[in-house]
Amino acid sequence: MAPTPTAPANAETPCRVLGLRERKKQRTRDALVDAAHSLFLSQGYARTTIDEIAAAVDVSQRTFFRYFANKDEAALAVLADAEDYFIECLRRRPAAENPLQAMRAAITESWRGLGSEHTGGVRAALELLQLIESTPTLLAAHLRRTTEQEGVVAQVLADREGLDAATDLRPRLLAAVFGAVLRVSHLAWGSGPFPDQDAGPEGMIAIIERHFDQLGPALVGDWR
Amino acid sequence: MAPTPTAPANAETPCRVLGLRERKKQRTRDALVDAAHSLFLSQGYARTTIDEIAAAVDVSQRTFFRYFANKDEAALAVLADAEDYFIECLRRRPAAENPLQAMRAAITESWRGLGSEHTGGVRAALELLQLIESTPTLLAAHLRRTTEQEGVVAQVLADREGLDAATDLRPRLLAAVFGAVLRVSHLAWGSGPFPDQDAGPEGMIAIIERHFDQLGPALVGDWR
DNA sequence: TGCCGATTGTCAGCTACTGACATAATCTGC
DNA sequence: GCAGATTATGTCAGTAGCTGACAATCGGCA
Repeated sequence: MAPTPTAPANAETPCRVLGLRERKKQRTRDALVDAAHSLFLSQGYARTTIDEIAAAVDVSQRTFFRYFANKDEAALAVLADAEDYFIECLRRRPAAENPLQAMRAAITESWRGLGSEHTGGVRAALELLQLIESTPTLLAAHLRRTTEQEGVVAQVLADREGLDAATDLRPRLLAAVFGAVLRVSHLAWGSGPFPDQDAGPEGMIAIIERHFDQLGPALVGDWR
Repeated sequence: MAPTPTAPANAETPCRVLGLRERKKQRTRDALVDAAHSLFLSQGYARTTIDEIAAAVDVSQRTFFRYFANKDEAALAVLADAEDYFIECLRRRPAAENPLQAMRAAITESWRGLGSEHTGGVRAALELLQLIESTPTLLAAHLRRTTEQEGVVAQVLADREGLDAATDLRPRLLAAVFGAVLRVSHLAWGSGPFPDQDAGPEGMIAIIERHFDQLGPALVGDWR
């Protein structure tokens, strides 16, 4: 949902004040995400059991699985929010920008927006990215999620340009290339840290920009 | 290893005739891959248990896990061979081609070579691709494998061009973009079948070519 | 207050996967 | 051919992820 502080009213929230039941549910969910996140980070993903996470929040294992379909989903929940926020940023980009420009601007914007006051902040997202790179199971799940998101991105691009995503190959293709650039950037960031690397979002943004700048050169010519 | 019929002698095979033990191992492995493949295809991935596969080959479940680290690995074994073959094709491409040309040529070449007399043939690979697209777990595992292979591809490209893969971003970037084009192509192929679609490798090759041709247009300009 | 629906806990069970140990098959040097 | 070292395999027991079914409990609402 990517709640922005400037837009409290949402079409899907008829009542401003949610019932006690809803609030409680939200709280347990957040607690589960937090517990999972810190446990995974401190002892590793594989060495952390669902029972541990559930015990930390004082709920049963069964309840955990009512909130998350599986262990992966709990781990990647933080990034899921960030991705939704990116989609929203992309939707809001001015129509004057061409697709590639819009995506570059949206990814920068979303990292910065995440940094200021979003859920958990950039901190959690960056920690998670590093955990993902070093955990094969998580990496697989993350890549699948990412790939699914590319479909959404392609649809947004097609809408922006007034094209039919079913027949025109370009939206899906560009979304996939964009995803590839991001993945390589994340990898490069994870294999750092570089001496001049910013701990906040700016470090990641710089690396992503550098990769985008190399995209053209990588595709054309002889590299020499 | 991608055994080609014209090159029986291999540097890693000191003796022409492998021992009985080795041959037996190879036979059970092949049998397991075949059994897994046909069971997954006929009843679906999730509804097939390891016990079933092991029973079909008349070995214990424990033996299955001595050949494959997990269920995914057995399912994707067919594609693993194909990927190794692609890498080999890429290595053999003439140095005159630039990186993108070499990869386009290598992927076409490997699909055709797979078609003529390779293990299992194109048939199995194409069936598997469709199963993958409709099985979330398998898709995740496949994407992870694919991503890992991109590292190998990047290294091959760097070697070809005499670059250092650790510092130059282009090899990894191009490998990732190439992977993205392939993934979208596979997806498009799976969401077919189109009326004019060839059942053999040529149908897939045509789709991949079409996507490559759209890569430039997708990246530049305003799409209108 | 009292009813209704939603959330949760408990329990039983399945399946993927692993370590430990015993058995049986192959290979090696004689 | 034959002992003895290797190595593949089977059996067994156990852990962890995940699910369905049912009962208890809690929040919403008249």
